[in-house]
Order: sequence, then C-alpha cells, then structure tokens
Amino acid sequence: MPKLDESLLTGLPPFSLLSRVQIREILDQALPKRYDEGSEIFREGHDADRFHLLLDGHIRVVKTTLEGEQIIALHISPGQLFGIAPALNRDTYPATAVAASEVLALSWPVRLWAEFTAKYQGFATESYKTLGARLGEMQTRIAELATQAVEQRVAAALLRMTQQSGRPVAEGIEIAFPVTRRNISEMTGTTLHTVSRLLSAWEKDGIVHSTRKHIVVTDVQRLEALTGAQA
Amino acid sequence: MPKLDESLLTGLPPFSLLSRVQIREILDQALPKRYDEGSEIFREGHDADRFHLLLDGHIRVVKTTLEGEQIIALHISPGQLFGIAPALNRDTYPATAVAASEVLALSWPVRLWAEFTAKYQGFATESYKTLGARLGEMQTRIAELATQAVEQRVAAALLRMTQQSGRPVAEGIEIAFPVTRRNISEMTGTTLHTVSRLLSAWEKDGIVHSTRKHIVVTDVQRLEALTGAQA
DNA sequence: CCGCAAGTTTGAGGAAGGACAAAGTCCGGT
DNA sequence: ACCGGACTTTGTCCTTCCTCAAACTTGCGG
Repeated sequence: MPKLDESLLTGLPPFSLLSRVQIREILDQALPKRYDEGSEIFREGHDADRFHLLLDGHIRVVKTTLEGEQIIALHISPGQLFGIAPALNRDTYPATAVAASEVLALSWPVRLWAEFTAKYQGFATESYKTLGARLGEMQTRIAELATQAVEQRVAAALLRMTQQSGRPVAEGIEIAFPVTRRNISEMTGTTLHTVSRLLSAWEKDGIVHSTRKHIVVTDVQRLEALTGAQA
Repeated sequence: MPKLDESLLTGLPPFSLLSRVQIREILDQALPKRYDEGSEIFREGHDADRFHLLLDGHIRVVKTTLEGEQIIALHISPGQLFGIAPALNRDTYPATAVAASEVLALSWPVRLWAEFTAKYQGFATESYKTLGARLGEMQTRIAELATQAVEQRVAAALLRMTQQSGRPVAEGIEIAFPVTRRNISEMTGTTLHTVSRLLSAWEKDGIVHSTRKHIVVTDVQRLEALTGAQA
C-alpha cells in the first residue's frame, strides 16, 4: 500500500495547525477506503468503532423510521469529519452513512479520538465547531419542517445543497452529486411526486434546469425568494 | 450572599467524580439566579458569555423564525447543563432559553469552560454525552416531523415530556411544568386548535386528563399506541 | 442492441389539518 | 369583587398536498 500524501490533510481545518510530522503520524494510522455510489460506510445502531474523514465524494446521513421510511438528516462534503460518535461519547452510530457518489474516505479507530483531541492542537476545537454547525443546521431544519410549506422547504433544501456543495457551471450552480426527486422528498418530508411537480414548474420559470439525477440552479435569487415570505 | 451548598452538585453527572474541594471551587465561581416563569435566561443571537446549569424548574429552548413564529427545540430538566455554546465553539447562543416555570440556575463565564473541561475529571465527557443525547433527540424529531401525522407527533411530544419530566400522581403521570396548547403546537408544528381538539378527544377516551396549563397522562400504553403504527 | 430497472412526469380525487370565527372559562391584579 | 387578558373549546370552510394510477424516459447490464 502506498503511503498517503501529507497534502491530503494539510489544508483541512482540523489539521491546519499541525506540523508535517504530526500529519504523518496521523496518516500512518489512517485506513483509506473507497466506496461505490449507494454503498454504506456505516449503519445506524452498529458499534461506533471508527471515526471518518471524507476526502472525496459526498455522503448522505440517513435515518430510517420504524415504518421503514428514510429521511436524510445531513449531507457531508469533502474535508469534513463524519461518524464522530466518539466525540459525543456514543458507542453506537446514530444514523447510517451512504455514499451519494463514489467516495474516498479515511478512518481511524475510536480509541485514537481521545489521543487526537489531547495531543493535536486545534483538533478538538475544530471538531466541535463542526458539530456546532451541524446542530445549528438541524435546529433550522426542525423550524423549517414545523413552520414552512412544502414549496419553501424544497426551495430551501435545494439552496442548501448548492451552498454546501455547489459547483459553478455555465448555466448557474450545479449540485455536485447525484440527487433524485426521491432524495429531495426524503430531505423535506414530502413525496417524490410533489417534488417532481415543483421542479417542473421551476424549470418552466427558468429557475432550475434538471436532468436525471442532476440539478442546476439557474436563478439563485428567485429560488431564495421562494424560500421566504412568499406571497 | 450565603455560600451555596455543596450537595447541590454532588449527585449530578458532570460533577459526580469530583472531590468536595473541587466542587467548592466550582460553586464559589458560580452565579446563582432565580427567574420568573416566562422570563428569558438568554436570547438567540446574543453573545454567549456564560454557560448554565439548571437546578430547579424547567426551561424551554425556543427558536424564532423569520416570520416570527416560535418553535420549541428542546426542554431542559433540573440537573442539566444548558446554553453550552462554548462547548461547540460558538460565540453566540443558537436559541433562546425561557423559564417554563419558576427557575433556579447557576452560571459561569465561558472562559471557565476550557478550565473545567481540562481540570475536572469527567466533566467534558459528561457534557458531550448530554450534547450527544440532544443531537439524537433532534434527529428523532426531524424524522417525526418529516414522516408522522399530526396526531402521532402530538402523542410523541406528550410522551416525551412525561418521560423527561413526568411526576407520578394518583391518576397517572403529570407533566411537571405548565404547558399550554400553544406550547404543544410549537413543539409539533401544528396549531393550538388542532392540539385542543386532539386533547379533547383523548380526554373523552380517558387517555389524558388536562386542566388549564396542566396535563396528566392517565393511560401511557394507549398514548404510546397512538404514537406508532396506528391503523 | 435489447430489456428492464430506476427515475420521472402528469392527472384526478380525496383527506388531513390549517385558517377563520366566535364564544366560553379561568386566574391574577387592582 | 370585578375586570381584562390569557387560555381553551368548538364549529365551518377551504387549501394544500398526499394517494393512487398510469405512462414515459433514460441508461446500464447482459
């Protein structure tokens, strides 16, 4: 197995304060792994024996209800830690992580979490900052689900995806991983039918352009307008 | 000002591993304060300059949307830390804390957070455990809001309150702090009218008994049934 | 290159629950 | 003791969006 290149971590917040030597140490303990689109990195309820860092691709964090319905709790973008149950002192993963596109990730055994936070300057702080951001996002989503109409929620979900992992293209901003109507319905608590209708309408209005599993937002302004106090 | 008694903290998880001397140190730095029902302990968006511990009473953690609607994100029971923005490296509170009943709380300046976590065995671990539990609860609520019908959500909210702060009485289990129909609607993303109708119906069925701002669950079993796969 | 599964679109009908309205009841404060 | 505000109940209407249904499209695997 070839050694991992140190440049993989240098720029990332949790590691940015560390020396070459420290990064080398960390990388030498990491297990790199590739996952196909649709495959599971870890599963809700299973032993949280490792924590992970996403290097490339995108991940959907999914929760399954008792009735078997799935809802998407969160998306993870490259450079972010995920599956950090140990940070919260959980011994089991609270949700399932699924590769939304082909994924490359590193992972470490949980026992190293305590070591990393103690030994590496800034690692704990940055990790908890990430957690704080996610908690904030979840609170926002609860508020959205509780108060907003479906159209506004779908607009907000789309917007969030462009912000978190948008890629500028000629037409506008493209969501950088495959998304189906069903996926969007699982983010917003609606049906794929309703999402399809909304996207069709928006396409007609020139706000988005979508093909199979692929969405480009062509008019961010108007999508933002749909999000809020829409008369 | 009389010295605070050490027994206040002895039994509580974040402090249970500490010695008398350590608890004395912690208490001597704490600012105790009483709040009237309905008053704010801190407000969303303000500088997170202190973190808090609830000694007595109950707290509602509330988020206000742009349109001015309130939603209740969380309830805090006695013995729990709250407003722990510093743990997540936030410099501003993500939500508003309102006293649901008369409240007694301690608080410390944020600069002590780093000191507490570094110095006191088990403090960090327990705090993050609390955070993990809240994160889990929020995920569950997102799933609920996204997939369940109003009746099931209201049943679940009621059940959660009895579990987190229920007090056994002759008739069943009583929610230990004042709750209005409007409060419940703010927890479940519905209207106070719908909540009122549901409670009336359940009262008729002998599942709950409610008076003004006061709810007793008289048949936990059947309420649980309403929560889930109800035909 | 064909078949099939996965994804998407569109239509029609109906039910859940929100909006609006009005009146009743309880409690704290002057 | 009474007034007024906060809380609750109940009724009717109407919109939103889910359900059910069916056809169409795309792209991958054999």
